[in-house]
Amino acid sequence: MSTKSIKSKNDFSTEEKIKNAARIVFHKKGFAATRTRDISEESGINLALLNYYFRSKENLFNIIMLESLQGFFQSMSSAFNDETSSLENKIEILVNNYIDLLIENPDIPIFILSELRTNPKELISKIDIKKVLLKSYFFKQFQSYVKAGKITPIHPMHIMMNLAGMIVFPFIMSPGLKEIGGIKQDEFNKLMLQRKAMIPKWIQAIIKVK
Amino acid sequence: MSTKSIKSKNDFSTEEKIKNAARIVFHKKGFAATRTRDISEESGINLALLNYYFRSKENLFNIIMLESLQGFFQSMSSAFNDETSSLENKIEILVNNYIDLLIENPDIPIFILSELRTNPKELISKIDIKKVLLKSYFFKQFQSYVKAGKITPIHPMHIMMNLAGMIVFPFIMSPGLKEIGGIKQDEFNKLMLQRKAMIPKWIQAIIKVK
DNA sequence: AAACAATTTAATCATTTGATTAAAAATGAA
DNA sequence: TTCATTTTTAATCAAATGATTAAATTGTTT
Repeated sequence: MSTKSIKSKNDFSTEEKIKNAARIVFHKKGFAATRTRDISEESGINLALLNYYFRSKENLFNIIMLESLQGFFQSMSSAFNDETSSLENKIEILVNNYIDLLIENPDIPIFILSELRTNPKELISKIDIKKVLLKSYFFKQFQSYVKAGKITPIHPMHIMMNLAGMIVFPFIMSPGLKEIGGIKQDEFNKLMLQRKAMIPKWIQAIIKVK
Repeated sequence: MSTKSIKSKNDFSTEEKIKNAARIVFHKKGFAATRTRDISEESGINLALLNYYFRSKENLFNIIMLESLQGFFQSMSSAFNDETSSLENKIEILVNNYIDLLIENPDIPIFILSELRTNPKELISKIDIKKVLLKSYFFKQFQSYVKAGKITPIHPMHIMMNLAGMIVFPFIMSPGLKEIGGIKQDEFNKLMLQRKAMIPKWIQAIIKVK
């Protein structure tokens, strides 16, 4: 009891230092390519401390991954499950939230997706994505718009893919864009800010295509 | 001289076996997560043969990566640099080619993109992407369409991102879709075939948005 | 068949890497 | 201060992994 409280006084600093370093390195290189020594160097702490605080590389990774998943999907969940907003409004909010999030954390998508390829089951089990996506109010609303003849009847997954593709994909290909097109970071961000306004309009145009 | 010809008689089979196995494993797990032993098991050959034929894991990886890059970008290059086709036509051809390619090789995008994040410079230098993309006839044609007032004046990179996002991103998130939505492989492919027809229309709608 | 070259195998190395341990240092309580 | 607990360090371990070597096998040429 007193152990815990005493521990946390100074632990917090070191534990957080390790986690922050782990987040940076894992996000940049993925699980397999990061060595525990990379994390210890990045954080400036002794290698043994990593195991002292987190027991194992894998355990530390799982913590970082869980936080990353939550951070990434909570925006989606809140935007998709708001029952007071229109479909158009949900999309605007989603696009806005995500582009802001991704400008701050551009490495999250490729991090999640490349780990997803290795162990999809374990990753998916960490978060209740069905609730976020398939059972979301967004999906129900989409179906009712279709029935009302407001939008073209297609599988709502197409819209999800288009939204995700238009929002997320640029960040995934950005290392390439910078290298190829000589696009600088601020130039890239400027394009992304343009997209905040444009993607909702594009989606509106798409769902009216016959 | 005779060495070479004699060698290649039986080498071909083994060398190809190793390369094919390497392609499968590298595409699935990436460079850092694949062990040379994985490749030897996948191919059924002795571990030492990998080094006998390819000198090192890294060298073998570079060969696979180069072929993957070429396979991936040659479709784009040929579609984009055809001076006889209209912009609309180029997009149709591109979408068709790529969705077919990706249904056959769904792991290529995440493979390329996740390696791209680690060493963008080395990867980009392997292929002259500027010629394929920025200096392509597609880009010039796009600009002339803008000048003629046929389409809304935006940075052509937005169209590139939308195209890439709508075509490629679904394949990157497909492990997740299958796990979450219970979408089976053939169901997924069916959706992708639908997209072959729809993406060109969607892009047309997008470039007319004001 | 004999000789030579190419291919394959089994055993082993050397390095990397995740993890542990024992001791030292720092911190807080009495 | 003194003692106990927590935190940190340096050294080391054990397993994994990329690579090599020497010997065995197979195939080709004469």
